[in-house]
Amino acid sequence: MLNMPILGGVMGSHTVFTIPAPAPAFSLKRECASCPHIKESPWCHLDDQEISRITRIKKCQPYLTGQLLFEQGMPCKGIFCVVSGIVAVRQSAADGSSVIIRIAGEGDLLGYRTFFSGEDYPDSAEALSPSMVCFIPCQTLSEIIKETPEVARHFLRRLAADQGAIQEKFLQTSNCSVRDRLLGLLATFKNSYGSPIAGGELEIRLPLTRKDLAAMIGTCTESVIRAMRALEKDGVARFSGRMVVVAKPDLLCDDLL
Amino acid sequence: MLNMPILGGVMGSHTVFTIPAPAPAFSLKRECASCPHIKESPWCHLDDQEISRITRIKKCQPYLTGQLLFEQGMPCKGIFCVVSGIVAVRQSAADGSSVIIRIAGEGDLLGYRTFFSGEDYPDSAEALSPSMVCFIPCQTLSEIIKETPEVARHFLRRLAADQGAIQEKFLQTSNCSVRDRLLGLLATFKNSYGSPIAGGELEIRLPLTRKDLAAMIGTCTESVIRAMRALEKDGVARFSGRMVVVAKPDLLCDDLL
DNA sequence: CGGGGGTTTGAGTCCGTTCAAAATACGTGG
DNA sequence: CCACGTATTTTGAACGGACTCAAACCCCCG
Repeated sequence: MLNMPILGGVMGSHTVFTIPAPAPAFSLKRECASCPHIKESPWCHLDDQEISRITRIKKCQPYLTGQLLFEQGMPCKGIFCVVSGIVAVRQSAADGSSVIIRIAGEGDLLGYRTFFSGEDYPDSAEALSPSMVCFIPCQTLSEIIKETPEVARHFLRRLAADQGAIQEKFLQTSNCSVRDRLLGLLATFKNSYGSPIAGGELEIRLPLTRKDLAAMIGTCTESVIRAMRALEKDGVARFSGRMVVVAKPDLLCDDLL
Repeated sequence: MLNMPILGGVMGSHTVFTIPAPAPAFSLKRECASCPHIKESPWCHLDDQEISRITRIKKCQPYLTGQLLFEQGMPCKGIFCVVSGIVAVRQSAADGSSVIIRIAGEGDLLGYRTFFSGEDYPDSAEALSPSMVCFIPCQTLSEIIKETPEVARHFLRRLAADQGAIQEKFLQTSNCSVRDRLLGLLATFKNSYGSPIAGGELEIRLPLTRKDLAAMIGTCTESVIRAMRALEKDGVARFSGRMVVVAKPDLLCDDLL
């Protein structure tokens, strides 16, 4: 009964966890000041004292694959920061279908949109791999924002940029075939999950299952797989499990929109 | 040559205007302080002096149907406030297809997302009817935000809420038929453009052409019209030109998502 | 070795798009 | 006020992409 924050019954096609998360007897807190992502974070303009305050107050917690950081319909209690692992933000409809809004990796923040809107979460955040995640409660965040206007400005910029990204995704979904949307998705993976290999080719390790790739581009699993076959037939890329070799990485640059 | 700000070559299927806009010899400035929407605006916590400063600096301008307030690809020079009329925010793809992100009516703000992201406009704003629109330049807005943190907090809330709305639209487009998306769109029109009539029915005056309705729900004109016929066959609504009579207004509440 | 996801393929169907053409509404100038 | 040109709306027919359903396969894990 005491495991409420991380568990939660799950909608859609996911397993319900009944095992309590491994109790973090010793808290594995990384100092925020030594985080490699601090410079692009909202805290980049805070002084040492304020940063150590965040380190002191935040809670860090490990999540197993499939566990939820927060769940659709719950009130927002704070924001999350991914220390390691991969987390997906998924919005589910009443009929069980779902869409993945975005995926967050090391150094990414989660849940701030809902913090600012003041509504309940319209989506869930789900660990796609074993992950370590920090949590900063609402009150602390509110105080920091009141005391340091730079932080508010950072979030304004970030929210505005996020919205632009979603708009583009929306446009792409409306106007492109599944094949082109998959290509666009690979393009977004290029930086975080890709690495150049011999022959000018690009290798990408997909962070998602076929089903979740489908959820990211608004289609079904089978259509994703058929789009993969189509790209192979055209000599654009080769797929094998989670590995993708893109023969023409140039296509990933301009092809989106 | 001096009409650059309001003209602009137009992408897609729109007419290019060569007639200069009617010169506003006398500026028709409404006092912001007496605006009926001031209470829900970002300026709701400003004192009289600051509000009159906005009134003094802002520019008001009439736009004819089809004219652009700003155009995709241009840098942001400030934000807009619709005094009267209706304005659509449209994002166009290279192939000529376009999507309408949102429509703004009396009292609505435009362009603030791009102001905060600092990028060029990813979309255009187009008057759908003869409109009067105010313009507040970037610098003034920056100064106000620096001086009054409340304003920044207002925009944070607003951007967060906007993004939630787009997410929902995205989910709806991915998972619903054209018929249901049209129903969802009618639901969003209910408050601004609807009025109850006899028999518990609801009358809506559509602010858009069929083509633009299609652009709002990510489909083509013909599909919108066929969805209308389907709704008529089911006895849900009757369509005649721009007028819609919804026989079962209850459906417009929960049916979305 | 069995079970359960995840992946893959095939077949059939349906929804939505595209293209073409007719009908209607609208605004402008005579 | 009417005639005309243009944009919008409407309908039909045909095509195609994507979804659904079903079944087989694969791989990891217990």
